[in-house]
Amino acid sequence: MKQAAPAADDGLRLSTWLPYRLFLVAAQVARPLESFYSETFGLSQAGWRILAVIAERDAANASEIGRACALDPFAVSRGIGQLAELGFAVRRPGKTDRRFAAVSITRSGRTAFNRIAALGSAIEARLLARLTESERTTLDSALTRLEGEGARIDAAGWRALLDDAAAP
Amino acid sequence: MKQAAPAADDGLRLSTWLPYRLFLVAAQVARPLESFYSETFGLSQAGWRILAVIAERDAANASEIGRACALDPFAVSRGIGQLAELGFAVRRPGKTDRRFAAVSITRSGRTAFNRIAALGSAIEARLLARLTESERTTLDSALTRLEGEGARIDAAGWRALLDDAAAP
DNA sequence: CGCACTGCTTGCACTTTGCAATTATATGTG
DNA sequence: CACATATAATTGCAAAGTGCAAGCAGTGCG
Repeated sequence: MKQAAPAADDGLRLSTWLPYRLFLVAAQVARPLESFYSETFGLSQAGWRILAVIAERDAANASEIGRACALDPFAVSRGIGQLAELGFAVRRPGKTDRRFAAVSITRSGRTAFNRIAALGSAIEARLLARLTESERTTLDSALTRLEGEGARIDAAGWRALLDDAAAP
Repeated sequence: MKQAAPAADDGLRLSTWLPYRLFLVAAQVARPLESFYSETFGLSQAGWRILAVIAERDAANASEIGRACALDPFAVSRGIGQLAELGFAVRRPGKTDRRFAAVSITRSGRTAFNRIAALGSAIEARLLARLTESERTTLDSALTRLEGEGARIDAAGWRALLDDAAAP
């Protein structure tokens, strides 16, 4: 009856595991923002992300949008549909090649975006206020590298990751 | 026809907005891990999180588990159900107060946990390898403060956040 | 033209989630 | 002691979200 070794065999503890910590902060601060835009505008998460993309990039096509906010083509299509229904975006056939959509933000879409972005910026400001100037710089540059490595990890898949770990 | 101001009015750009960057890294590295435990053990994300919690805390009750891994009581209950079905956890009524469950990991649950944790640690190691020692220290302490502020932001709700932003 | 290819959308089955109601247990009160 | 009230957890069900096969333009090449 020695089943219960109280500590985890592997050193992994959720509360100190970097990916979980990143996720946790992201999830915590995303929640109020999400309830704001969903209650106020009836927008989904994908809708908000797409809105943010087309706010800065006019006449984007669906795959550009997907790449810019990590959404698969289905989600993008549906998100655009939602934005169009709300009057926040219009889709026209592309100018030269009409297979590509040209999605643009409308005036009321921009108004909505600005209201959401104000809250988003307020949240970010509160987070940044907890950091010193030099911490912000470090975090920025660290995150850039982590994003790059994250993309590689994602692309590699778990089989490759386990193989690498076995034969370092 | 001056609808299209090409840049966002508010300064918020998704790709530089801190919460999105945190989310992005977390999501990228969570994907391979998630496909590993879901393909290999048929475990959901909630199931994995709960497994990680009960791997280090024996005879936990549902609310403790929920607090430890940021899951609402419904998700915890369902996750435990899944783990029980897979033979990775057992639930007994609590020793003193039988309203509380006492959830414990089983031997095969621990085996599964160790296998998943190995991949998790490998992923974390790859991320950390991109950082210098001093960056790791800074990130660790910065994340601790961000977690605290994140909890406050979450608790405050969007109304309070907007009010605060209006009257700083 | 016809055929293959590309970008995008739609329909449909499946899964997850949110919430009301329920069960089981404990505790306080007349 | 019986009763009302409170709490932990679970369950059922409707709504929302997701993944994928198939479909629909539109393009380009032989």
